[in-house]
Amino acid sequence: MTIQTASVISKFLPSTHDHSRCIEVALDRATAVCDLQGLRLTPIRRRVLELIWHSHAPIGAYSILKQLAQNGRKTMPPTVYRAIAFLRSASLVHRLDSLNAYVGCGDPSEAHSGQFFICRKCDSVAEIHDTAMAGLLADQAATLGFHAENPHIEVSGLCSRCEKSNR
Amino acid sequence: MTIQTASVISKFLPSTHDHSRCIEVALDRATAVCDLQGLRLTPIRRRVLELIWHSHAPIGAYSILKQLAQNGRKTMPPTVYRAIAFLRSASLVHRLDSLNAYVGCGDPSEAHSGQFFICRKCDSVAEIHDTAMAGLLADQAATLGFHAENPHIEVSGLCSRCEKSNR
DNA sequence: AGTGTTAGGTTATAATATAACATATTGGGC
DNA sequence: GCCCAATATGTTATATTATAACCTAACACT
Repeated sequence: MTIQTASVISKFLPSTHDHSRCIEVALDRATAVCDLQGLRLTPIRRRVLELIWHSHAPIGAYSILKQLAQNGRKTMPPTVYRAIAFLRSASLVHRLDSLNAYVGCGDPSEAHSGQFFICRKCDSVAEIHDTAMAGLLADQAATLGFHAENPHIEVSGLCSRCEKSNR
Repeated sequence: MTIQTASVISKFLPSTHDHSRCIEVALDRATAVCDLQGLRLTPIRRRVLELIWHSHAPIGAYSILKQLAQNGRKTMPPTVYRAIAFLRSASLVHRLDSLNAYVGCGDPSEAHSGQFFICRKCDSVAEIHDTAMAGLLADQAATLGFHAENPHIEVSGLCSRCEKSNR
């Protein structure tokens, strides 16, 4: 038996789920969060967030860029990176260092660093937040005389669907 | 009281420590490991490992490249990246994704993914290996139906020396 | 309306990493 | 010793990711 210390922020969803609903919810939450904190979710930022939420797989900055550019007006890297920086600062988006890519956060209610499970086959990502883990890390940091600020965990592997599908 | 489940692979050392000894030990271990596993620690690979061990702070590939190039013969990126790839595959070196940089591993005896504490001020890195953490991660993965393969943890913060020094 | 602040446009370039193909070196069987 | 296959390195070119620096536009507030 394991004590439940983890809150699941986003899980692996069946391919059949209504993803338009995910996007909708994410954008609504983003609006609410920004409203509450006096942040400006401008059209560009909103659009970038929407593109990041296009799926539960992380997306690269230049992929976002390409899609932005399709809508007529030419767009340059700084535009995308600025939008990403804003979204990250609002915890609406996380960066996955192992992939140089960005993924939407299902719980932007407060600043947090993430624990991510990344399927190496379909690229889907699940995010959790575990206090026990944070505690362990803090303990270990303490034994090293280290003041931990920003624990970031990325675990690659296979989601159940991909593991079943063939290997 | 906390049960000790973590083995410390490398800790934060005082600036006064004899680092030439660290390098020496690392190279000796590397030689032994490669010997044992029938891997070829060629001059280039050995030199790259030595440069990575130049300090306990991670080093970027292009920084390695510059230093290699100083020794007369011109060197190109693939040379460095290949050496790094080899050293990583032998667990002699780890990549820190949050920094795009590489650090020597104090315990290359077997393949492992790492848990790293990175001082954001002096860049020093400590590495540990914690079975409890691995267990927690595995539990969480299980609840998500995820088959975890390669957990990687990077924690930024301040080492005790830097925290004392001014902030 | 005026002004200071924040967001976005634009140009250029930095930093990191790999593809693709050629050559050289090595280790092992004969 | 010689040849072969495998492994390592050289070389050229380019892909990918990210930021610097400076300018203009939009906004929020008085």
